[in-house]
Amino acid sequence: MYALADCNNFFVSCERAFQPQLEGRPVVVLSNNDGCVVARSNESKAMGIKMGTPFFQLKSLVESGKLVACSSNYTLYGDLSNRVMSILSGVLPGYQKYSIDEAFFTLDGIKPSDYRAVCGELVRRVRRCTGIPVSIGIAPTKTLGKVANHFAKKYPGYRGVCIIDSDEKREKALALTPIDDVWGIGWRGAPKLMAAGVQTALDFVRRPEAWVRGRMGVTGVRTWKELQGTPAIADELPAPRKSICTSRSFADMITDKAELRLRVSDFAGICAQKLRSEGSAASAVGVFAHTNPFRKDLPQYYPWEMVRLDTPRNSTQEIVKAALKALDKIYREGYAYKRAGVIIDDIVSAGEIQGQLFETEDERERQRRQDEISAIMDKVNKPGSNLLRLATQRPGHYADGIRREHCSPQFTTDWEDLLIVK
DNA sequence: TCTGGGGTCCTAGGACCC
DNA sequence: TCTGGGGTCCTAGGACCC
Repeated sequence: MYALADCNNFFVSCERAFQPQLEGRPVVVLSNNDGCVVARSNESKAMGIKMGTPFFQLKSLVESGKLVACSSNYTLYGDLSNRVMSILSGVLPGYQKYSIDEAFFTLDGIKPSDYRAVCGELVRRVRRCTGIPVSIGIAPTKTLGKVANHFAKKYPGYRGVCIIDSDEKREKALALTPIDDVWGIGWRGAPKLMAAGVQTALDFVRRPEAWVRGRMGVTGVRTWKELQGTPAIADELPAPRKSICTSRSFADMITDKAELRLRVSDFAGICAQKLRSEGSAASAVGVFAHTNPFRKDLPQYYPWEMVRLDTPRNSTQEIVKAALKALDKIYREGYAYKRAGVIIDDIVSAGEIQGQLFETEDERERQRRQDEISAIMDKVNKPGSNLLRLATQRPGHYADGIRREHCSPQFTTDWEDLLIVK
């Protein structure tokens, strides 16, 4: 059996954990630059506010006091996520992190008759120790775990834990689950299914396998099997990522090349840091830039360029240098850029790097020193800060240049920055 | 005026091989 | 009338997730 633990309205709950006056009020959390809604409390969902709503459409609600809006504070959310996951994985075996706010576990070694008591106690402990409400769904497959989790959240009577452990419960739950709520059925697939008479998850599992395969391919069949109770989604060991991307929209559009170089240097620096943190290196560094697609009155340009390195590298210097080279190739005067990003590809484990065939002694020495400098940067820099940086990067906090007019303090991590400054 | 960011997997089609 | 057959690898784009 699987257990899926999922934090309720996670970003909103993080804000509430340190601002209890927000409890019971309609709250939304906004994307970077206070652009659109990325998390909602139950109260704001009940008001009909949709995911992705542009913030400017909600400003009057905020000004009249009917809604509270928080800028996103990813440093805080990341830290609380670690605390929640550490409590859960201290008790449940088979931890598989799925996203910042959810994780799958297995229940190996726990007696089925104890599932409810063990998980119920965990829900209470996470709430007590972190302030974050969490729900746990228990079922024989991951997709059914998602279904069970929905019920655990929706009905207070479950007290945060819902178990699907018989065919009778499974069919009852599937009959109450609209097809567009099923994990793996997206916004494009659901309307097609509904047009074919499939309204609920139960309608879906009652269709023959060949019917599903013809319309939805192998991924559709996986979901179909999982809903029957047959596991079709493998347990994954945490594999090194295949690509790494750091990108942001800018608070204001950028036309100046020097300014764009600073931002791209920052993004490349963050990518290099992520690479090193998982012991990887990469030989392809890509850069993209976008104009603002909503400004139909301005000329549009969406260039993209990839630069290849002779050998996989992970030093900040090499990655930044490659990114700036790619930027040089795509930059054009006369456009107002709203967003840019750096994508790292062809990632390998740093231990497996083969030296270049005709590499000179000087070149090897230069690389060794760069790696040493990067290692020192990693020791000094805390997440979200770049106290030690290249001259091509900007000073200050990672969030500078991002509009955050409603941001909470770094309740749990500010002291680390203070220690560094001292 | 104002619209996020970071991933994975699958598939179709092209390039290339013999 | 009419244009091999079979295979691999790579890439771009679509779809999905949070």
